Amino acid sequence: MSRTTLDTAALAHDLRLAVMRFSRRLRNQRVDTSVTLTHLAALSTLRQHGPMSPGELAAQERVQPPSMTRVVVALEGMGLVTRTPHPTDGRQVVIDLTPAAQGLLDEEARAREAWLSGRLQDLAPEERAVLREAAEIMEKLAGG
Amino acid sequence: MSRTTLDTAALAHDLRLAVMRFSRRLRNQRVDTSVTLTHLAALSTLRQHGPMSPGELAAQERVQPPSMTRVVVALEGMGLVTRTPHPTDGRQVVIDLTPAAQGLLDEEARAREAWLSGRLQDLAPEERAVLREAAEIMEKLAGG
DNA sequence: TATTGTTATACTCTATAACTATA
DNA sequence: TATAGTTATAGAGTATAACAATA
Repeated sequence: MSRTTLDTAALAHDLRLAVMRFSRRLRNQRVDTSVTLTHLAALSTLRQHGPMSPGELAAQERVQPPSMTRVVVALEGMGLVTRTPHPTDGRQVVIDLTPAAQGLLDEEARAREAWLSGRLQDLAPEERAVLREAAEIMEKLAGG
Repeated sequence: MSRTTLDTAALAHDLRLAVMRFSRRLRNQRVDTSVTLTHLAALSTLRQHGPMSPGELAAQERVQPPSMTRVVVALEGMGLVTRTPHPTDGRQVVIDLTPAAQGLLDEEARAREAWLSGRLQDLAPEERAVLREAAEIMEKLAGG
């Protein structure tokens, strides 16, 4: 086995542990328990990319359609998204944010990410640059 | 709000989404369903740091003690760890890997991380270097 | 009284399989 | 038949609260 292959295996191992621990920390950091991190991620994606079908949303978030159905049902119950029939395709549904969700996202951007933002502020600028690049690479890895 | 603060907030947002999607992808990548990713992470930590108490293991993995109890009970049932009384403190228990676990970890290092290793091999060397640094930074963020 | 670990309980997150409705 | 979405069901993962044993 080549040196590069060995290094890559070690990186895979360390990266996996780091991502698991970091994501646990992020989940547990929640203060407002009404909207979960999964819900918030779906809302963020809707704001970023605009209205879309449940299937598209599931693909964006890398979950299966039934999982997204549950999220959407919960969000609709909280008045954070609307479900409207697709104009031409009767099978499809269009999910969109309500004004309440917009306000919630603005609030979350300040409150909920406060912990992470605070931690990031304590890092060196070069470290933030590394994470900025790493976020893009991880999205790429999650995607393909 | 300063430019740096705005950038940090945006980084917090993007990093959170990237880590969530990436960790979902990692969890779903499992082929061998007998040992879960959570179990594997605990075993990896034991191999890396040696025998320790359930409480220490929970702290390492950033979970609460009852959560680790469940993991340890499952692993013991599979013959992958042993629970022995602490020599001097009757309250404590020492968790250690069995030879079966050592073999499993060796196998997993090849098989289970195959997907991630393969994806990492496809990256540019500079991208791997970024992830190597990012893994350390995320561990630091998860820790404090 | 403080610490370690466990039990009891419940909730979140996610999946697969089966079903319905529309194309 | 194929696609989009949902319902039904189940399992993994994790938490908080209460308890037991030991220091």
